[in-house]
Amino acid sequence: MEKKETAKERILRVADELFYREGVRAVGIDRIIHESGVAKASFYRSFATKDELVAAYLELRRLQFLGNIEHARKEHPESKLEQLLFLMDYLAERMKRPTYRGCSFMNTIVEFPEPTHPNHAKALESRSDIWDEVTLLAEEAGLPNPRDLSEQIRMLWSGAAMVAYINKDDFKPELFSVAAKTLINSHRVAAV
Amino acid sequence: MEKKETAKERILRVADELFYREGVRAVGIDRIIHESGVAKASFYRSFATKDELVAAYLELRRLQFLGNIEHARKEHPESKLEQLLFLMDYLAERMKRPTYRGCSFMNTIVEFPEPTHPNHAKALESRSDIWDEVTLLAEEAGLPNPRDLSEQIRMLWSGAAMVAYINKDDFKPELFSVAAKTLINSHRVAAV
DNA sequence: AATAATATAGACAGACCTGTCTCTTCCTTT
DNA sequence: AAAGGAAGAGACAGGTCTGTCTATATTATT
Repeated sequence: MEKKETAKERILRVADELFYREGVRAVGIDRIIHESGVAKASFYRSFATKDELVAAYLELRRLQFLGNIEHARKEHPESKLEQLLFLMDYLAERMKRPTYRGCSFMNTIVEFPEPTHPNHAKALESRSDIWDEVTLLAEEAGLPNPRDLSEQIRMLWSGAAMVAYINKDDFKPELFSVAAKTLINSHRVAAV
Repeated sequence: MEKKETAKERILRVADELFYREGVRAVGIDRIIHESGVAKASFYRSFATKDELVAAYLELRRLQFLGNIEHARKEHPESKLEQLLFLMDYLAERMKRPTYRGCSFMNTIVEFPEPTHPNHAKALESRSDIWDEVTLLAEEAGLPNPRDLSEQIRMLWSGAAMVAYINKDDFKPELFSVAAKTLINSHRVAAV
């Protein structure tokens, strides 16, 4: 038997959708409460503050992204390089989805520019976590300068996320994955 | 004799600095008024609304950026390709400055996610203007797929701007310019 | 069936921000 | 020197948002 969704889970699901689609600042508590069909008091029993809900939203996105990397690893267990290449295609595919609205961490960081703000700090930390994982992939692939390559991919991917969000109609996923592979290849050639 | 700065110019200068450094939403009218040493009534005589001031700020940034491209053109009048390559180095140099806080257009777009909001629309338009100019440069350089290349550079540069803003300490400008040149080169090789 | 615990609905306080308005001061022009 | 116009200082209204609190309804337990 399916376990029924708890109030807390429902709130988080609604918040995740609204925060991601319309932005954290643009979506008020009242809206989340209304759309998740819960009373204000009940909301504040699950999450002490809005920021706490934002932290839960960011954590959800972090775990989701780590899941994507895990997926790429399982898809090509034989070759680390293939894992990295597959991840690029996979990211490209995700970015072309109609519901794609950019990187939740970058968006949150820009929405809360003050580095000491908990939302900013949490988003920054989550972004770093993810990037450590990609760097590890580049290291395992035995590429000569994994950190430099990882940094270049981070730039390219961060920008692709922004373009796919901001200039949705112009975004061509294959241009991203081709560019990513060009950068990866340039490091392989350099090794020889 | 030096013409004295008008109140309107002073307000815009202060706004430009604060909006860019701390974000548009984070900086209130009262703060700008206070720091530019002007009265509220005087402020509203120069700019009817805050959004009008934001539009002036974005316009200033647009003109400034077009000036950078113009600078690259004048630096290498003989070769369009050199202009493009020089621009990459020039952008990298700008992004490593301590005052660099990312792309004002991207930041503003993320701060005002609603596409119909005047600030969002103006920032989007300014960003397109700039990018048309870079695409033109790629076309003039005689590269085989100028639009595709321009799009890849846009991704890379947009991401570099975000990384240079968000992860300032990690940002290495030469990794950006090398990556940009790798992408440009990949199109030249493809042409042969 | 009665009582205890929990959820709902929504009023309300407090903070913050934009834009208007008033009052006073200062500067310029005649 | 006097008068008129512009600028400064800041109160105030109206809006929005978060988080608290009260009163009513519903569910669960014994």
